[in-house]
Amino acid sequence: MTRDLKDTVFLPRTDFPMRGGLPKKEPELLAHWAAIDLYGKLRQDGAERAPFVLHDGPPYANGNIHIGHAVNKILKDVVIRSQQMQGRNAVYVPGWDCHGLPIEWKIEEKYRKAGKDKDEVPVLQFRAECRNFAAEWVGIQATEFRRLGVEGDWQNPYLTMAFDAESAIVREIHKFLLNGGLYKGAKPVMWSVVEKTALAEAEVEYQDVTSPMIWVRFPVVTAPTPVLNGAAVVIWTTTPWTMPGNRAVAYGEDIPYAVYTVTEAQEGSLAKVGEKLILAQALAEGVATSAKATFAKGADVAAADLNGAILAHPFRGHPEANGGYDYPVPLLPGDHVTSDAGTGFVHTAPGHGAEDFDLGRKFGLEVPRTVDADGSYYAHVPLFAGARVYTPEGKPGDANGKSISALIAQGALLAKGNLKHSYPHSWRSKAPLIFRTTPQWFISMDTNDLRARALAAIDETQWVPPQGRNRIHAMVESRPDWCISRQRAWGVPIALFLSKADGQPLKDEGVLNRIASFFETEGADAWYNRPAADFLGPDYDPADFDQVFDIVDVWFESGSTHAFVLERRNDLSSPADLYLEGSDQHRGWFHSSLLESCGTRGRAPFKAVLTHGFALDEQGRKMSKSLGNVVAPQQVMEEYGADILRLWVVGSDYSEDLKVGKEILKSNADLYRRLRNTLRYLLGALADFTEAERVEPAAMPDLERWVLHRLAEMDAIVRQSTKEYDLHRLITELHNFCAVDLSAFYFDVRKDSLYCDAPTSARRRAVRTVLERLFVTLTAWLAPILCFTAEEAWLAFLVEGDDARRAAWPESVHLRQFPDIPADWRNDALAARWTVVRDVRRAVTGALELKRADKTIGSSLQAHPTVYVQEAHQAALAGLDLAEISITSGITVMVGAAPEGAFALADVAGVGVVFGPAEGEKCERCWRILPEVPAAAEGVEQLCHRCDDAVGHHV
RNA sequence: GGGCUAGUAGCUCAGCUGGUUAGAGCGCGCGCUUGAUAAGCGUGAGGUCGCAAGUUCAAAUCUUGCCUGGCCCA
Repeated sequence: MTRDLKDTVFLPRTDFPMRGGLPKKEPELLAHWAAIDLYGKLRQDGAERAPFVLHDGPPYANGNIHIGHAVNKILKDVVIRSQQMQGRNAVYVPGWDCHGLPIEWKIEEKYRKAGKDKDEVPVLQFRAECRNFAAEWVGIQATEFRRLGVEGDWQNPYLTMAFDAESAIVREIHKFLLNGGLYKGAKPVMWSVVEKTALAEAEVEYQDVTSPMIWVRFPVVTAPTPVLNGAAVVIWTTTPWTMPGNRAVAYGEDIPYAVYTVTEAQEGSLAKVGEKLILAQALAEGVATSAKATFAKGADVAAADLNGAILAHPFRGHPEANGGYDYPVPLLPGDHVTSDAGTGFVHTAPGHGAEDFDLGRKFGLEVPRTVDADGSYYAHVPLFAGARVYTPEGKPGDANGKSISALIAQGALLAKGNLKHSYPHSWRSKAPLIFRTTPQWFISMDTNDLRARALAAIDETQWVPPQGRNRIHAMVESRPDWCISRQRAWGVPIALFLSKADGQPLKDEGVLNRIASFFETEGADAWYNRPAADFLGPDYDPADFDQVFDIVDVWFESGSTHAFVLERRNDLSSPADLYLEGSDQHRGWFHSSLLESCGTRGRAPFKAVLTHGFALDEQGRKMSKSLGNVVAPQQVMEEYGADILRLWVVGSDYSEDLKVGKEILKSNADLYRRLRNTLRYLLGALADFTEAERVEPAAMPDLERWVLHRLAEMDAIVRQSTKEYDLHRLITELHNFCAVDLSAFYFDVRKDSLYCDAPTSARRRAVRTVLERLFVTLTAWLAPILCFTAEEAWLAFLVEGDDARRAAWPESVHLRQFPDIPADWRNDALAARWTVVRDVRRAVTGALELKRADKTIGSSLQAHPTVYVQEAHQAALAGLDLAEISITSGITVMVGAAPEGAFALADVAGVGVVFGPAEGEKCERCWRILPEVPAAAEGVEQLCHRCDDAVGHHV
């Protein structure tokens, strides 16, 4: 051969590498976007378009991001980008939750390590350190989020600790004060006697301790049914000291009870022979054992028989109590009562337990204040004044003993013993805790019909998936009033003044405005920094008021973001189109935002809420350090890159929990390769493509028009799934399209034309026209998901194109829109024909596979099969070259029954294939075996007619 | 214990209001190609549809219970 024919073949040519090298490439793209101010250009681009507002739920600024953050931010980013590319101006303002307990802890820890106590530190200094701590993590997390490819207004995020935010938050609190929703109440909280402070659930740890346990008689005073006459209800408790706080006894509505008579009492028993006790049937025997007695079961007592009964407090009539315990003790139904342990009756002290408190609220019981901050009884408590629950060192005090001896004196004690059980302790001092009543601020669920409004707003919101509606509806329906006060330092104070005269909060708008104004310019520190007179102004005397220093629940703060972010920023508006968070936020941010907004604006701050599940390991278990199954996003970045992580998120069914681990990441990397190589192949095939080469669809072969039809179908799917936030469907369809329709079929078939046809050939021009459309369309569709790879491919497209291309297209794929697909590309009749054609093709490739297996052929170009088809098939094949489509050198199509032994596929009826070898010589250029190719001879180029012609063009 | 929710091939997922041999992609095995080559093509093997009852002529699909997970509460 005189020249190398390979040089005349138009092989794919591109610098877009097969391997992404994402861990290295992605940071380069981030730098590039920063350099061209992509965010600014996006805003400029979308300025005239309809806004799309996705309001960011603020993560907590106190540590590196974990996989859950990554899931959330990636989903948001994909939604934002796809909305932007579908005609909206999708502004994304990231935010952070900056106040709160976990940050306080970190700062306290620092002090403790330095041997200092938190209380020695001036509050303003403490708050300043918290602020610095939060600011530092905001910076770190922002970097980590951006590394995921999340685009947004990172220069101007929102922070709950920003002065304007603190001011807006206090204004929201004031709104509740003015509309009557805010009230001061009392609530039992976990309290450390040692530290003299309330503790949050997260600060509590459980340790085993041995406590006294007692069984106590509550004599029936008023019996709704005669069976109860003369009997006593028995309760069991491990906190005898709470008896002074008793205001009720709870029973279970589904628990069978009975009257028992004591028939026998052993030595030392406190039971009295002949006395009648009411107990749960399932527990009576155990009580008898504990009481060292024998019981005889009497009449059954149903829950209905207990309803309305009134009991006597065991201390009733105590000679030294001055009648302090002579109040009625009602029997009340409680859902929390079980027959697992105890007696089936629960001693209820509303000031000493959460369930007791809730039951008390439900039935209007008094919440007595019995114990002071140091663990001693207030002077007003009969019999117990000055007694200690725990000493200041955290050791048991004398209150339990006093209670037990009073019970014995009253003849109320039925039995006693000791129990080793799990009991709450302070995380720091390790001292045991108590439940203690403290004054707190609440937002009423009933004032201004808040509950009803919130429920109505839930129904006006679109929940994705729809089950979310039920979840939050059930919570709002049954939740108690919202306790918004915390006895803490790092947060926004509930900035109010209480009148010393009547304890009522001052509702003077002038004062409230002054407070908010100072906060606006100086931050909430002003509350600690300035004298009260500055806020009260000339009309009030500071001596007449107490200043409230409780801070507000951080959920109230984040629940107010709609007020200081959506409403205040010019680039956003309220209500938001979408809130998008993990499903735990039904209890959290969705919930607090809903209540806050319904309480102040009467409606939800969102039109739609999308929730996603949690990241679990490959076995579907929660990630934990101890299980060693934690997947860190930073690690995935290093090993695979952000696009793999993004692909994983979008490829999972995120309406449920998402599983992740080594194998799953690996398979996502495989999926990614296919998408990347599709783009790479397109780029290679489009080398030197210019506008002059383009042809109209009408002039294209059927196969090209079929591809355009598929693009039209895909376009409908892409738009629909974007609209429904069904990103999972989107990526699945895109991947299948790339793998099945393009790579395995269209690209494979068209390689011959692309590589070997003359550049001027109508067929090749049509192919390249379609490939260009495919590239342009696929990069747009993939851009929201594979934001780095789509950009990398797009930049290659611009660099490898001509000046006209660079002038015609935006400099970034993210500044594009999803391409408009002409409606007439859709051709269902054509598609139906191609379904038949591909069935016949499958029969052919199936037949060839057998010959390949027995080594008759290697390449399919060595074959020239005969295909027997029905008339319907023939009609579908009309005008098509089945050899070209099947990638054989020739093919013979016969209408009629296939001979005996012909190859057939079970699911392709009426098609039979008989193998035949391709006859002739192999074209040295296109490798087809055709009779027209001249025989090998010295000085002869073995070329088919087409290649001979094409080589002529190739100078 | 309560509310919400899930359990389909090794993996990610389809399977609508019950109806022929349960599908797809990936992975895996085998083969081909060596002009997408750390790529591409073909083909094959993989499923007690979590378990058990029940309703029905018929259930992955409906009902109940149980098991194993998840989130939020208690």
